[in-house]
Amino acid sequence: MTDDLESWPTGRLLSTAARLVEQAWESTLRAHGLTHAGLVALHTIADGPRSQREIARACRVTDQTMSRTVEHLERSALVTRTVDPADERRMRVQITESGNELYRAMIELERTDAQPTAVVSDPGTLRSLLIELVRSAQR
Amino acid sequence: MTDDLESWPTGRLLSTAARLVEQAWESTLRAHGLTHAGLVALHTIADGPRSQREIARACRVTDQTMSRTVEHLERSALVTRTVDPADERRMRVQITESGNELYRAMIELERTDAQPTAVVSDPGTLRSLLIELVRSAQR
DNA sequence: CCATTTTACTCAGCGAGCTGAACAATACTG
DNA sequence: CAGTATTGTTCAGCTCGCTGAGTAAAATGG
Repeated sequence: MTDDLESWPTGRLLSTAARLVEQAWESTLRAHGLTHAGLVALHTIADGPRSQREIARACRVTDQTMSRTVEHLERSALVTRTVDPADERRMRVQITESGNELYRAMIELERTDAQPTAVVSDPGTLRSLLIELVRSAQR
Repeated sequence: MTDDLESWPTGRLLSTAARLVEQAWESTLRAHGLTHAGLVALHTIADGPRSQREIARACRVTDQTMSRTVEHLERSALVTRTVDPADERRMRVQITESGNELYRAMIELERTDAQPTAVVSDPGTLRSLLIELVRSAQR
């Protein structure tokens, strides 16, 4: 049967699992006015401002995609963008007060709430296998 | 450091790994005029025609998304769509000759080529953990 | 049998990924 | 120092997810 997950290639299982898990978490995020992509970006500037390119690299995303994500964050006033005076090609992206608050709240939620990925029999092994995968597929 | 994958929540690792792996495989597919979404859909009708809703359910995707995917496949002549005479609400989606050929070739590629997910230390465990995840997150 | 509900699909619109191409600012180099 | 290359960002345009709303056909039920 083609419905049988056993017949699916591993890559397809990976994509589908990611989509289903992300959706569950995303519905919570949206209730707080944030998206998954936005949260990931906030994560990378929680400790201090960075250029868009740096954020993009850290998130494993193209510059173009990050450009738009940061634009959304700016419109929501979670982030400010200023031209870096030291290098006027660079945008200095800095988290705002309300951005930091929301970020901390979401991190707390992420930590406290039962993670959708925790339902699995061996979450630790899953984690380390995924880390292997991301490491091996560098951009 | 926020770049350190160890600090990422499992869900984020899952999404990122899926994206990176899918991209690697997708570049091969596109060279043959097919997308990942298209291939998954073809998989479900390789054994015989089905309605769009059935295909959508099998692929864990909404009807709307599948509607568009099938439209693309039809435009590429990999699939034909006809109104089901027994129930005129249903679209009977059938794989074409060239669709079948391309599908078989891609399956062969998928089987023969070193899968991007195979680089991991224990691909079998990864597979079974992913199957657990997809099963637990039903729509 | 007609009215209502359910089913199957489409349309519109959005976020998030991607590529390719353009642009301005900086850095290199002869 | 002028000319070229590199860097950082944006614009345009595509696919693929999603939701919400609309339509036509079929099923239900009073």
